[in-house]
Amino acid sequence: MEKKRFYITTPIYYPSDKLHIGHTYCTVATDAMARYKRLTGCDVMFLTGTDEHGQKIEDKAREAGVTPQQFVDHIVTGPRGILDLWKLMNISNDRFIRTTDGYHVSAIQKIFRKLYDNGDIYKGKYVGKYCKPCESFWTESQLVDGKCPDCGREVADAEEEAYFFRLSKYAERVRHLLEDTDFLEPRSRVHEMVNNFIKPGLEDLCVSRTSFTWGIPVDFDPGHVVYVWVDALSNYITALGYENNQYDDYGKFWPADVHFVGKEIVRFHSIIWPAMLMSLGEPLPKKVFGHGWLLLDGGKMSKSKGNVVDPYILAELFGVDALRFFLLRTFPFGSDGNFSNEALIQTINVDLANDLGNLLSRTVSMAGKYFDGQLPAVQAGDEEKDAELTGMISTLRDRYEEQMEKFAFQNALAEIFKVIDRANKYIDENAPWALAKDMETNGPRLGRVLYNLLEVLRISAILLTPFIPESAAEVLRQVGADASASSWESAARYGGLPETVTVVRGENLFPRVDAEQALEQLEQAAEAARKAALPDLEIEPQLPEKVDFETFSKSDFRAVKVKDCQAVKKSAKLLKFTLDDGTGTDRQILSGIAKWYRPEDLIGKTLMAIVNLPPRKMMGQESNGMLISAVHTEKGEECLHLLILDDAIPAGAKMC
RNA sequence: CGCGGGGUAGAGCAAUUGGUAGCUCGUCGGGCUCAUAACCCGGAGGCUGCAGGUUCAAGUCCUGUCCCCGCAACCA
Repeated sequence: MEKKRFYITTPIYYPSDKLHIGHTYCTVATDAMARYKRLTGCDVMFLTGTDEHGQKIEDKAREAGVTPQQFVDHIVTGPRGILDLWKLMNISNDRFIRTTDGYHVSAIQKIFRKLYDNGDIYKGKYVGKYCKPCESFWTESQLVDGKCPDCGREVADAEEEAYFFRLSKYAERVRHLLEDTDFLEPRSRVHEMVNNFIKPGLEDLCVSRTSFTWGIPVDFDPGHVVYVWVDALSNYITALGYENNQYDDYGKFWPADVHFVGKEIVRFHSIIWPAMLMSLGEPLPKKVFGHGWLLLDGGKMSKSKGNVVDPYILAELFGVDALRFFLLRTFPFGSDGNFSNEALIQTINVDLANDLGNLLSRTVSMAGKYFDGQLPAVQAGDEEKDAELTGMISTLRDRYEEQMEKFAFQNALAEIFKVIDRANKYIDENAPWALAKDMETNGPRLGRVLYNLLEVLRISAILLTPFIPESAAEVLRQVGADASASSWESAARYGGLPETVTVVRGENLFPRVDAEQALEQLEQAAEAARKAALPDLEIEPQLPEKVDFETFSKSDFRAVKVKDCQAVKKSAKLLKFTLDDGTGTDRQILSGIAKWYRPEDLIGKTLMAIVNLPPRKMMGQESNGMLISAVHTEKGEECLHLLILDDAIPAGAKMC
């Protein structure tokens, strides 16, 4: 029989910045679903990627002084970039598409032309507000107090030639799709879409731009680039080989079984994307699932708020599996959830360390202690004591499957942990350590008790594989499950392990996290990250106020030679300079630069000072003037350099 | 009256078509000793934001009202 196929996607992420925990959440969820489907025997295609064009990337690249391509290359393929992150998170995507890939670019041009040829794309005028200094178009609603949101200056009515897609033409068909099918889930998103966008009337969509160049050129009209909708959404089919020769899986995998998307882009996927496909005459994806967001302190996570959570730090501190598990165990996939480090640590300790890890540890350890690691062939069941647990084990896969098919990861995991909880209780009820006191009599019973526990672990581990692949494999290894006892089929029934199974004691699967210590480490890491995010170089802005020449001329700057320099006692900052200022009398100046210079290094140097400042006392000593330094800020740290002059300049020379 | 989501124990969340308000953590008390100071049992703690209504029965349905969050069309 031919394998069932399953095509699942994440959104393609916009690499204008490093990705945060929210992106990781979505990708991990998609990965779990993909792994689950593979486990059940499906032929899976799992696609993720990056959407690399657009104004914002162009701007960011310019700021960074690199080409847009260099900019996105760095974020996508560079160290600790997106590819690295997915590798770290153990993401099992089969394909990775970048919208700058050559095959995608040419496919988009063909798609654009196809839509143009069939009359659904037409040339029109895009009317808006234009800010001349910024060279930017804005819509009425984007304006801040009627002015340009970027620079705050006045804007003027303007129009731009642009291509439009006849979205309006498909309004009724899309409405039907949303309201009368389960195309879009969760259901609550449907109301939002219909009320907000369809009922007011769908307007045609502007699908080209002339205001920036970092995009896919419209091949029959130079100057226009394809705007994001056509470019980005089409990735789901170009990555399969639609209108290109890079791949040849379109017939095999399209239509997609599900697009996982964040709720902020549900609109594009549930309205624009189906309409585009209708126009192309292609089948629609079977489902779009809009998942919720991870909130921080009840609010949205964003760079500008400075409250993004870095998945690298968490994965490195707690382990990839622990992080993956937490994300899918804690939050209902369809709605928002509150992320917190405390919740993460608690979940790791309670579910993974105390319940699962400890169950494995105590079970394997008892098998080692009482049976040298190999259970006896003769075992004694006890219907009354075993029925509840074995019943739960043998029906677990079905309950799990039911939840997984609804993308209810949280509930699927809850089902597994109900059984794990029950198993911990089962140990107490049967008190193996008491049985072990009389092996002659109780050996067979003890053997069966441990066998039942191993079965719980075996089946749980199989079902946990999509969530925590590495750890689940380790559980299976320790309980002595071979390949046939690790399959999806074998998870459907109790008794997959041979009765004389041999267990392998291993390291603790999930060590308990010391909450206090971990929180402190996170705080430090966050601090370091904040610092790294500071600009490389900051300089004081220039003063807008003018100074008249006469006032300036009153300042008497002179070259001075350092005859002696010492640290001022009891002062952390001050250095005391004895200077030759050319008058024949030594001049003493105190300067707060001890942080940057050792006194002995400065002796003999030629510096610049202003000598007609009124004398001032510091730490009980008199300072006559001020040494001139250059100051700037690097990564938030203040830097200072004395102006050190050519030694050929004689002491006392006037600066003018 | 722009749209949508949410207000349930100290905290974080659940509750199929209306049918005894549950779970995790925390807290208090007890048990066990195989295990990762873990595991097991029990107790306390709620007028389900507020006010009305429908019903034998409302967290759930209806009306009003207050508070929080997100979105508000070219923003990827």
